[in-house]
Amino acid sequence: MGVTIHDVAARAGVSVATASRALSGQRGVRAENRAKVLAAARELDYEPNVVAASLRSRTTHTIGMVVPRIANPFFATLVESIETQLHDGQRSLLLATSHYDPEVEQRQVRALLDRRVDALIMIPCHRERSGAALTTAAARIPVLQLDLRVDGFAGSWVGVDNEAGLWQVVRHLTERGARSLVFVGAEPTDSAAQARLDGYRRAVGDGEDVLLGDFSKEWGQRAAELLLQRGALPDGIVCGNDTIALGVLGELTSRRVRVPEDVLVTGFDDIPYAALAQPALTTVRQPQQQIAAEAVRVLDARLAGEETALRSTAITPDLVVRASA
Amino acid sequence: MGVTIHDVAARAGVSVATASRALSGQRGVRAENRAKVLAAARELDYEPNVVAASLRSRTTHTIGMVVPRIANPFFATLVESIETQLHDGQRSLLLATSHYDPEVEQRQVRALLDRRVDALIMIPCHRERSGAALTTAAARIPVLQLDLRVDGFAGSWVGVDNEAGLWQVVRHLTERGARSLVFVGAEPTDSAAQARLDGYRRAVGDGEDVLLGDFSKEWGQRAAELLLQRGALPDGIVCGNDTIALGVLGELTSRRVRVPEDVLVTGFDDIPYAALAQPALTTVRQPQQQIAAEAVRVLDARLAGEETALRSTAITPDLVVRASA
DNA sequence: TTGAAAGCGCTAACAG
DNA sequence: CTGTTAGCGCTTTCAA
Repeated sequence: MGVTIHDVAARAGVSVATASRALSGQRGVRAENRAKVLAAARELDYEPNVVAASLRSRTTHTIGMVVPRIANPFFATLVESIETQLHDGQRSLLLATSHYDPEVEQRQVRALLDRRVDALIMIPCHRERSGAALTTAAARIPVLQLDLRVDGFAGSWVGVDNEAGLWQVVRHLTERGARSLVFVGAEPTDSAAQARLDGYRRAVGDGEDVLLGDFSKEWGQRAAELLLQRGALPDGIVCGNDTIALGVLGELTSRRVRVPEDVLVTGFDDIPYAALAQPALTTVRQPQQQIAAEAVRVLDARLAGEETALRSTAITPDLVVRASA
Repeated sequence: MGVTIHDVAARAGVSVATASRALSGQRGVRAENRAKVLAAARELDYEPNVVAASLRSRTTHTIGMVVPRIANPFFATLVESIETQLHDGQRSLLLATSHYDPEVEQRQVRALLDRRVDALIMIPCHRERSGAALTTAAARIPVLQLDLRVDGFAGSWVGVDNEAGLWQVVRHLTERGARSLVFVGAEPTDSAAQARLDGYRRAVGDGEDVLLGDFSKEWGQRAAELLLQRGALPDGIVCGNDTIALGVLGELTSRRVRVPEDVLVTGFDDIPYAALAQPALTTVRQPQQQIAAEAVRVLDARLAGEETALRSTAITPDLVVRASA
């Protein structure tokens, strides 16, 4: 049914080999023939069959990506940035979700490998149990961890410099005169939670005050309650992410505690709602575009055969100062 | 390098045809042979080359999807739901972004067609100019419009029943005693804005009060300002989506207008932040799971050859009553 | 610079 | 129920 490269070659009066070379932009084709082939392709409305090309050339120009959830706005932005980067390079994105289930994640990785993706980008869903899937994939194709990393997996990683982010937060609060701080974070069940906790501890030094739950609004609310029960509030509440901070903010507001007058509050991530909150949230912006750009760059280096490119990159984020601190 | 179906067949002592049939689960293979083939495949750690299978069978078990943005939480949820549906059926999702540019959208569609996706799901980015891309695609594979629809394109569509949603909002506000209402919506540059406006107009009847801008928080803020300048506020402000509603809410709060005591405010979509707002937003929940399920069902019917399946479905949403109204 | 020919790994006719 | 065989449409040697 469809027009094949044979039709194009016939119309241009050359062999399929020449047509193939002309169409794929290889050098070593006389300019005149190249023009003839391209003209023939246009006239016939030729649509190359990339499946056939993939079978023969063993490259699909497709990148696989596995994320825990797409609906998480932070991951969504990362996916979008990666897709945009890839599209500029004429590549496509096969997207899969793990739903935070390592078993599902493993199946998804296998499915992507079966589909012969050229490389894999993964936001691992589990700090330990995602290792197997990564190792399987890494044995065949370049693999990159994004945002989160798996303990003991010696592969590339690109993400934000969580520690640097917390340093900035702490410095900012200190400059605004805050003497006593509390960190409301998440149990270190993933590498980001760990790094943020570590960063906070290093930034404030000894005697730090830490409350750990999970990355949810509900935990933020409960943590705020706990702090209120203590009696005197600290000068600043450093939250492990924006969702927690929004919970804290909500609870404080409903208890008539004024932010930033009575207490300063900060978040981390700069999710879209951070700017909409009342008061608008001071937070650390994840440089997603940069993370995506760096991720694709690292992968390209690997695909180009640079074995030395098995490098990890932590991108320094910016502090976004708004009303809450 | 890799293990092929020939290796599996040889090890199982059957022909490649039998091996292929056994592996793809076709009937018409003696149980004993089937077991032998599956055992051989497992022993050899056989990984089928789906690229080769696609080339031969002319089906890739891949669905293409083009959305204006992934970072929009509403679209992200839709993408996630679709991916989950597809994964249950062993299919994969090739995801592309149009960035609201019809030219980009057209290129993305062509790229997906080149990759021989079995079907296309698209949230069109432009009410008119997305038509060309859809028509091109529809000439080759089943195509489905999601959420938004293109004027004059006679293809399937699945989305929410916007009019029904607005009826529910208006009825709820009326039951809460609101007599005077204002609709703060978006200029009908897309089909959803149009349908919501139409729905509102039909629900309130003549003499309706309508302010049109775009689906942004900024427009919500400005609209609230305009309403405040008028003097007396209406009893209820019906917003065209949650983002507008959040803008309205923010502006009212900062002007010391109390919601819901002084005025009722509603949204549409139930984006994640709707529940986090102060006060939490009463809104219409988009039934994204159902939309995704129906979308995949319609596509499957088309892929199964049911020509009658060129149907559109509007799914009735639910009202989520929270604090704001 | 070009062309002929050999597959990539698989599925689908077709014949048994 | 099984095997033989012929491609799917393309890229890539290899030789000219």
